[in-house]
Amino acid sequence: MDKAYSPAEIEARIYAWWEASGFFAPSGRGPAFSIVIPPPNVTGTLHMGHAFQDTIMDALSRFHRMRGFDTLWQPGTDHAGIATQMVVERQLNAAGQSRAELGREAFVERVWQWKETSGGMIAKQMRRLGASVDWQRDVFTLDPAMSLKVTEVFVRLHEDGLIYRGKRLVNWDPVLKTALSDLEVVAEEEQGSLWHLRYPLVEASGYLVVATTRPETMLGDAAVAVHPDDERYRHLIGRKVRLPLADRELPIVADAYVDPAFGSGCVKITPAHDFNDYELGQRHNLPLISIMTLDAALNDSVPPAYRGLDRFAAREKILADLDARGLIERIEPHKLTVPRGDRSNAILEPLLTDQWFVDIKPLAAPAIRAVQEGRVRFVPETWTGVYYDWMHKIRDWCISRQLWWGHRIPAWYDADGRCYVARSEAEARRVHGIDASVALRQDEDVLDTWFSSALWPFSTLGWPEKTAALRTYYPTSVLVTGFDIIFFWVARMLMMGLKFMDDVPFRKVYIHGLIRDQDGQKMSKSKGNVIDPLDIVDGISLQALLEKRTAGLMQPQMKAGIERATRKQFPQGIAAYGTDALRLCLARLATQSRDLRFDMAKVEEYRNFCNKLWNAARFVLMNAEGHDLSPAGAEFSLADRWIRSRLAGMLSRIDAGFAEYRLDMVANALYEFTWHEFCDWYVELSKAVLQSDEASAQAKRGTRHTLINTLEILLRALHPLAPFISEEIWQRVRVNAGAQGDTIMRTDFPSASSVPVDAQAEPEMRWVMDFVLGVRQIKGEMDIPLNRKLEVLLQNAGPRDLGYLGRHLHYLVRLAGIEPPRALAAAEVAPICAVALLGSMEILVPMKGLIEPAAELERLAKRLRKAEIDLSKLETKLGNSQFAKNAPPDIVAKDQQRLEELRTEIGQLSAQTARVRKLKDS
RNA sequence: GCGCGCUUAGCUCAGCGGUAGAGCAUCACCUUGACAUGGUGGGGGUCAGUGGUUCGAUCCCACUAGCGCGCACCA
Repeated sequence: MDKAYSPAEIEARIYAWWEASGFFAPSGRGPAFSIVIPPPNVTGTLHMGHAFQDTIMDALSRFHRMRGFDTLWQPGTDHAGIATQMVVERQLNAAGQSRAELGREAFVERVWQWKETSGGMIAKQMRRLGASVDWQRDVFTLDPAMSLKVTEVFVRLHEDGLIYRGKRLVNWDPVLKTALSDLEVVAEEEQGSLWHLRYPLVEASGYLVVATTRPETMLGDAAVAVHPDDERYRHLIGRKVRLPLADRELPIVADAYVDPAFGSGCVKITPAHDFNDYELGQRHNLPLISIMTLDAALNDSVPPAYRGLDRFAAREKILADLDARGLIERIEPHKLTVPRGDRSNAILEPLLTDQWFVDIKPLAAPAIRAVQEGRVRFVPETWTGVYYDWMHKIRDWCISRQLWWGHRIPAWYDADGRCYVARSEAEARRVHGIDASVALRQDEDVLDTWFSSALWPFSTLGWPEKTAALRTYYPTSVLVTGFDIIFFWVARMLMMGLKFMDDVPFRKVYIHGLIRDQDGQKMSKSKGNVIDPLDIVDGISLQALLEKRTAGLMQPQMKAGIERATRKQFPQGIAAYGTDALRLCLARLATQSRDLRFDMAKVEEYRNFCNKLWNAARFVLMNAEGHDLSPAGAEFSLADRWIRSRLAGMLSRIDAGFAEYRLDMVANALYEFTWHEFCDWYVELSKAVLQSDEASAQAKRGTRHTLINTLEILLRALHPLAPFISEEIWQRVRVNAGAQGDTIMRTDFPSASSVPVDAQAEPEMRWVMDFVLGVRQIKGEMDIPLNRKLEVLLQNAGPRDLGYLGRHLHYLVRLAGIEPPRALAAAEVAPICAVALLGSMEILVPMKGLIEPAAELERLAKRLRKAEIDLSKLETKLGNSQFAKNAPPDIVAKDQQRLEELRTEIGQLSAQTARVRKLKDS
């Protein structure tokens, strides 16, 4: 084995072998465990958030596979309607072309080409990240087979009266020229104005003043509303005002919606351009006067002077004209929330258009119940409340999009505009008796991307066919996703799953946090702080990184700043850390926090960990190869028994971590055991046996066996998080360790119960460790090199101490770097010494000019101070009669014992202080 | 406006009703035959604030402050 772990060559080789060997396919044996991947969008490449999520899913999959589950991790990608269409359109624009020039068919063809590119990059990334998905089942949401399923769902929902078409007020994006669902609207608070406008009264003198933030919509006003109890306006209800600039009269209506305290207490009502006004209009039978075109210019319903004006130009002109007529009472600054499209960032316009909707309440009710009844559980549970809140006030879902990239809506129209929903044009003709002479035209619109996503857990498994996969893997075991798409996706999958499968789509929803950069900033192209996971795995030069981060910026003026920040953070580019280091780092981020800060320092930490493990394995193999390693007749030392016991502890922690989806705890348990127990202690302890001429062959065999056996189990426990290094080392140890199988992937995950805790070895080893630590501390604090052998005397050594000393002397000598200690007789006076305490025994290191008495006195004083503080706290606690009465007896006993120990310790430290002082002075 | 989350060492974060933890950073010592991507030791925290429950609160409850995030029709 090489001296340093170099992942690059190993990882590619191993993954290719796994895949070619079919190790990712479900075993077909055992209980089912299944996860469907949240399909990444084919808009580009995977980002750090994907790497994080994939690490979690892969770890869960590998863990369950090893635990004997029939494990399926279903892969796939999403066509991501708007997002992908925008990416390709931007590419076209950069090349001086436009979508309109190309036409629908050619454009869609172009997007398919892009899909191949993006999908290929994504697949490559996932392979490089070690994802054990069943590639045989790879699916794209817009595959023809998937379209059939989407159509099937649409038609069935329509048959059940749960999909309808109608002219409704929707969120309209005038830039993308499509309708959006409520979820795709981001409300941003902006500084605007509140204009107080005068609407002259009809058949009376004077004005009614209305307050509005959107004066340009006044040309679509259908009424003015006041509160029914508002004394100021009560007498005007039922009368009329004249709409300025347009020659129309508007009724004055009363509605409790109006807040008399806001503005003037009079509201202009524009039912075709405001959601509230729409509702109010319905109540009062007001006409819908739509005054805007699809690109948000004024249409022909307005007076000629304003026709064709863009909405913002129209605002200026209308305000100028009103002002000229003296109809602006006043203008006050006003904060308002402006709706913008989440993709385009364009200001949206409520617009009356023909759209398709899902009648959602009947679907929502069972989905709410499923969570209430615990058939689906959110982890962490706190997200349940967020889910309920949204589900209880859910509104009909606008599913039609005026885009080209997506699932065409399975509806056909005849020349008279009659609409036929069917699985195909042929079916429409057959069912409705329309012969070939009648022309039918399919609906131009496509479906919201999330419509097909909602079907993902069953569409990927073969629905509507009753496939074996569907039977076996539905409901899936757990959905792993971010909180940002609980509404978009989780809730909708629940509704559709219950509707079409009559069961929940997943039993658990594990909601993880979102990956941010080292400063807590969201990672985005425009901020220039994104890192391609593969650039951490394989490394990247500064130059290449700079180019990657600044190419194709939407805001080119950001370039200089991005370059500066990048040079500062990565002066040498990024080193190649390997997949396992990245995965371990990501696993450790999987705490319950919402914001997870990604930091290169943490990757480095786990790169070092991999190297540590690699070298520990080198040590083990170096000492195992060519030796008899069989446990039969071997002698197992304290250290051997201890490390196995600690291994059991680690395995318990790992089990608990997986059970709670706390991969950070899994990673920590592995890290701490591997580094701080196996390497720091056990490997060092083993040297005391293996490199000793006095140790018996049986003892050496016991140690060699334990080394290889512990390593082999550790590798299996590590495999879900660090698949590559564990496989690579395992291949080298498996023969020596007597392990079965070709790949670590298909071995059994070690269970905590198979490795017993050794209740005797642990405290005994504790004594050895405390002895070593005591001496090391003296050495450390006195700047004595560790390898400098010291003379050591023991005072007050009891029978237990002497017993341990005799048995474990070889450990102490080696790890503490001492000569064999000599126990002092009861009356024997020690020379001037530094002291470490171990129970009631004193470990004495003669100073002999090595140690300054003054330094030792300082050290003693420090210990004494700490012990005295602890003691006084404990005395207060135990002095409280209520404590003894109410606290559990074991706690009281423990504190009682600790009190005694502290008193002994203080006595010893005081006595030693006096001794050193006296000897120093003499 | 309603709701949720966070506040623990210089930094990033675990933790927990019963003596405060890790990694990084920092300081000192160490080229020891697995590893300098290393070893050993040290320093560093009134666990945001106030009040309550409790024998005992960093942990549970209430309130306050700061930060962050959802949801929301006030024109």
